[in-house]
This record gives sequence, C-alpha cells and structure tokens, in this order.
Amino acid sequence: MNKNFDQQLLKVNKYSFQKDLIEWFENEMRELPWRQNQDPYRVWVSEIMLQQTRVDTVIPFYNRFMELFPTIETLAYAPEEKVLKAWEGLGYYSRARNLQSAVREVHEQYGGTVPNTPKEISSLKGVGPYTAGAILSIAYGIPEPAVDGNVMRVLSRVLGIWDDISKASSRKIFEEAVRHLIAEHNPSYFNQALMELGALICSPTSPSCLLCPVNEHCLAFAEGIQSELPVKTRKKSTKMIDILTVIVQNQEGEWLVNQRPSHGLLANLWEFPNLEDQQNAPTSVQIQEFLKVDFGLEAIVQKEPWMKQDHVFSHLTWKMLVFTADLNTQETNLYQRAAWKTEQEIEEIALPVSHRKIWRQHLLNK
DNA sequence: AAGCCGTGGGG
DNA sequence: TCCCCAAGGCT
Repeated sequence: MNKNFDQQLLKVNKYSFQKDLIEWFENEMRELPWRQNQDPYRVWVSEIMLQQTRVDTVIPFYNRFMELFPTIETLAYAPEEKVLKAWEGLGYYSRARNLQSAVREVHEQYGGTVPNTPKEISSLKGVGPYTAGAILSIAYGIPEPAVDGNVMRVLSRVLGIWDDISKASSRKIFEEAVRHLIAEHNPSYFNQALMELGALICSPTSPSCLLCPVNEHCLAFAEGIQSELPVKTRKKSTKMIDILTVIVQNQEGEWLVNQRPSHGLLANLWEFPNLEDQQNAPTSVQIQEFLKVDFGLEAIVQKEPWMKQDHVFSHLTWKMLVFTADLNTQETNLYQRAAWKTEQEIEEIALPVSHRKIWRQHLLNK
C-alpha cells in the first residue's frame, strides 16, 4: 500500500472526521425516493439504477419502476419485456436483466429476503463490490465499504491517494481506507455521506472546499492541490460504425422490427432492421439484399435516405442512414427474431433511444 | 487487465 | 463541437 497514504490515514482524527461528515449529511442530505425507508429491495433497485447514472436521471425511472414492480415478488413474476420497457432510455440494459434474474434467485433461494452477508449478496447477478457494500450498509447497517467514484474522489483528496482511480485494482486501496475510517455505529450514513459529499461539494472540477464539512481533515485542501486529485487516465476515443437502417411496412400497415441478440450491445431490445454499411455496393442494393437474405422479403429500397442520425455510445458511435422500402411480394413469413408490429405494439416494446427517435420522426412524417 | 456496456447533461 | 462525466459490473 502507498506509504504516504498510510501515514496520512493515521493522522486523520477518525472520530472527528466521522462526526463532521455525518452531521453535515444529516443536515444537508437530499430527499430522494429511495431514502423514504430502508427496504432492502428499494435500496437494491436504486443502487443498480444509479450505477454510472446521475441522480436526476434516475429519479423518474425509479418512481415508475417502483409503481410497476413494488416488491421482489412482483418483479420476479414480471415478463422480462415489461422490465426492459421500464428500463428504456436508462441505458446499460443488462442491469435490468441481471436485476430481475437476481430478484428471482432471492425469491426462490432466500424466501424473498435479500441476503445480508457479503458472500451471499455478492453472488447475486449485477451485484459487485460497490453495490454489495451499499446494500449491506444502507439497508442492514453493516459496516462494509461502498466505494464508488465519489468515494474515491473524496478520499483521494482527503488522504492524498495518487493511485489511478480508473484502474480496477485501485478500488481495494480505497476499501482499506474506508474500513479504517468507517463509523461502526452508523455505516449507512457514513457511506452515503461520502457519496453525497462527492456529489454536492467535492465535485470533480472546482470543488467547494470552503463549504466542505471535512476540509480541516483534508490533505489536498491543506496543500491546495484539489485540482490535481484524483488521478484518472482518460479512456480511448470511440470508433465509428456506419449503419444502414430501413423502415418497412406491410399491407396491414404493420412495421418490421427485429429483436437484438440476447447478449452484447442493447441485448434483447427491439429495433428497425439494420446492417453495417459494407460500402461494397450502393446502400439501397445492400439493404435490398439484406432484407432478402435475413428476412426473406422482396422489397424496393429508396435510393436516398430520408433521415440521418448519429448516436454516441460510451465506446462507439453509430452513424445512421435511415431508408424506407416498399414490399414487392405478399410472402411475409419472417425468419429469426423478427416480427410485424402495429403502432400500438411498437409503443409497448423496448427500443434503443436511437431507434425510438427514428420512430417518432417516422410518425411525424407519415 | 482492459474492453464492453447507454444515456443525457455540462463545461 | 468535443470531451468528460455519473452511486459499476461482467468477461
């Protein structure tokens, strides 16, 4: 472990730090839907939704989700498609499928009670080191570290930890620091306060150190090096992919949609048929061949796209060209995971944000 | 270990 | 416009 950090950890008056931090939290904590009580299920759902996602974004999704699936049992028995639909627009969709899978396990293996040991709760799908600690401390009052980006930022400054927080291995160092500092009598507030402090005061850029309740314990503030911490290497730029998308309507006025594979990007979500532009032929020809081979459909594809749209993911960018096509046959027996769906049905399935935008635009132009 | 996995907001 | 970010986990 980092020697300087170790020395700093011993210098901090831990009980004074705990008191200053927790009293600040009691006065300043935001009223959030998942803070109404300590129901482990409600805490659990909130922690999954909050992974890599802002509080303001999560709130409306969380409220809707809890209305639809208020208990472990209701979520366990819900069809996956309903759960994905409730998650539409929130991103990282495997979170939703893992959550339901884990909830079903709790329902079946633990009699519907969320387990309260690190070993058991960490074995649940989608529950990693952070989420395990968060649920154990917030719902059960168990003094376990819950180290997220906020905690690493706050403690890197308070203790002068120079390890690169973008590396997975760094988390352990911060967990050790939390194990030393955590308030055994109130781990829930201690952990939440560290995160709340990171969100409200100890922000990534321009932290409000003068307002900080623990600034007298903070090494970075004492030395005026808040802006140097935490150390975080930036990730690589995203790659571009050219995507050709096609809107096809049958004689009944239904639209052709396809369900994505059950693994990988946007798993199990529905979308309008699309392929990567191979640039080995005119776009309309590529799409025509694609509809024939992948869907068994004869169609005439417009030469020019009626819409363009870029969509940026965390690790790649789709540059989308959207075409329309007219069926040239009555035979519409579809292959694979494709289906004809009515306008009403398309409203009720989960689409990626990019395809939902295309759909809205299509309805507008019709 | 490092790449994959979404989205919308802010500087 | 572009980049970074926001209560991470999985493989």
